[in-house]
Amino acid sequence: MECDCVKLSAMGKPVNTRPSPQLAAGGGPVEKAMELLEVLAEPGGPHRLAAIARRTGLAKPTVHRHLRTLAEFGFAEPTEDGAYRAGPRLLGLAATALHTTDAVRHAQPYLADLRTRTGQLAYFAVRDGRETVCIALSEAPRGHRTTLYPGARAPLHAAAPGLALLSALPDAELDAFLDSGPHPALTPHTRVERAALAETVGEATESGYAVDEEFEEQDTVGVAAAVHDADGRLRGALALRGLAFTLDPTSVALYGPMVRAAARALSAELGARAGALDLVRGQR
Amino acid sequence: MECDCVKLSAMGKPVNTRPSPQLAAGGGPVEKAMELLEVLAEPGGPHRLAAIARRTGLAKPTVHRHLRTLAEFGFAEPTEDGAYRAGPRLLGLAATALHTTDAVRHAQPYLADLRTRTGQLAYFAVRDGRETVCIALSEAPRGHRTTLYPGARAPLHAAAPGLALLSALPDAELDAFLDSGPHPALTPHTRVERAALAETVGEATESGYAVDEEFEEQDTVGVAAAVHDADGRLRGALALRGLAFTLDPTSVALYGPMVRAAARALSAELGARAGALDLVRGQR
DNA sequence: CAATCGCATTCCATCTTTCGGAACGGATGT
DNA sequence: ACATCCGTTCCGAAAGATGGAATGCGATTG
Repeated sequence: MECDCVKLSAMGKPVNTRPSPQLAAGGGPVEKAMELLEVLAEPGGPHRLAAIARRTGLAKPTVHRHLRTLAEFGFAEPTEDGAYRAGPRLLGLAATALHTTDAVRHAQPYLADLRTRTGQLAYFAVRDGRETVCIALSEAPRGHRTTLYPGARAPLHAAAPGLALLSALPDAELDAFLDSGPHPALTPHTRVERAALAETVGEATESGYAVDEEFEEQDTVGVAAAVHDADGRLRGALALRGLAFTLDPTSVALYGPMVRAAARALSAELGARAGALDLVRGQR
Repeated sequence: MECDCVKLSAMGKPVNTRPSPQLAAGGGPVEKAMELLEVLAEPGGPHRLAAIARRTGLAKPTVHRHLRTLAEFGFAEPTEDGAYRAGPRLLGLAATALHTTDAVRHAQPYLADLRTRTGQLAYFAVRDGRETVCIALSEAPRGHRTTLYPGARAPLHAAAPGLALLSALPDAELDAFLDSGPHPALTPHTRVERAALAETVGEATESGYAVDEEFEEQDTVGVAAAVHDADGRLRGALALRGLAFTLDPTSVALYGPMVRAAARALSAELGARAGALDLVRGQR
């Protein structure tokens, strides 16, 4: 979830004789359209216009106009009763994006491998601001019900992938993050204080993999390692997730290095991609 | 106050470039942003600004500004060398959209079932204008290499899912489509003439499933049936796809009814969902 | 080694588009 | 029948979008 505090409205407009002010509403139409898309993709079936208007803080006519535009292009699809759902164009775009993003494509085999070797749910997540988003996962065998689905988000500071990404950050950025705002506790185990968080991240840096000991959800443990490409740019994290009594400390100690190795191999592949491009270019 | 006398500064404004006729310009910024998103999702790794500008027919500064906005929101992600790829927010949105769209969710079990029972690749596609888009698929076993991936598109008139959707259309709409423009031939087998197409669709209407006999790709055969929800609204099509010598006429005759049955069951589920919604809403 | 090309980026004057409050009919539910 | 709530239309005012020209950078070329 995003809060509305993203406005920032760069250039400080001095005197703003604006008769209809307050609620931070808008920047450009593009930003609004993006918010709408995000709402459309959200769970909860088709959304009604008024509901969307409330959720986004936009005026009804504005939402209406944009939805019409989106619908016209197939990004939204109106239902019989005047609600809107994600349209075919958006779904197609979604499918294409997930399939063609190199990180996802290359991660897939590792996910499958990790899953079969550990029996746990394996997934790949990318960073989005102060959270991570799961964008690929390999279901654990036989209804190993964990509450994780594609698109699921978790705070950077309170789950394995986030911690792994933090541990791979330059010191300056890590400090900046640690200093930024309070880090809410999701469970009684969540590390919320700066020192504790820093220590947890530090351990991840040393071992090469991060461990989530019920930080995000009770009885749920995770292991993750960061993935980067040739430029050293962070691309995401490979992670395992399972119930605490299955992913006990012994298993974690066993699987951690496996996840780390997978992340390194994947990183190498992503680095190679640039080379592959050159190859293609040089080839017939 | 300055009189206009000293406006200086090359007043002349030689050619009052009023040309901007309307090449591929288009309309609002939202539409442009959508085009950009689509390009970002496309295969071929990160895209460079100039390339995008060319592909979309937009001016460089325009593309640049929009990409910056998209990047600011995490929908696009700039790479080191000034190119852009799909950003985390877009990927997250994509994952969420695909996972929460009821049609996709409910289709998944049927896809898995169809795949195991037929040994062919099973997929679900939705209509987008004059084409269909594959948005979910169940890989065929052992490297059954078929050229199909999530996001893949096919013309309505030349592939099983499209034909199935056409066969479920009201007569008026079907006629309108058949009359609209030439329907290009993708293989020597493609039905291109109105009469032939109408007949093919007619057969699908009667049997309840459509068959693609190498219309789209040589040596590739498909079987599909339309899926609709409680409102009678078309939601997509379940389909099988395989090599001609595997999906021979006998198999097609055998699998056709299976696909049809799956599509009906899925339709019933989607219908039920709407009913549940109405219940919740206390409607009607 | 210098000239050239292509790219990303910035600037700016013009004006097209957007924005949202208010008002309007049509549903729904009481 | 009344009170809401919703989707939709209208409109003036203002914000943002637009693309040509110009700049600086880097790689490719002669």
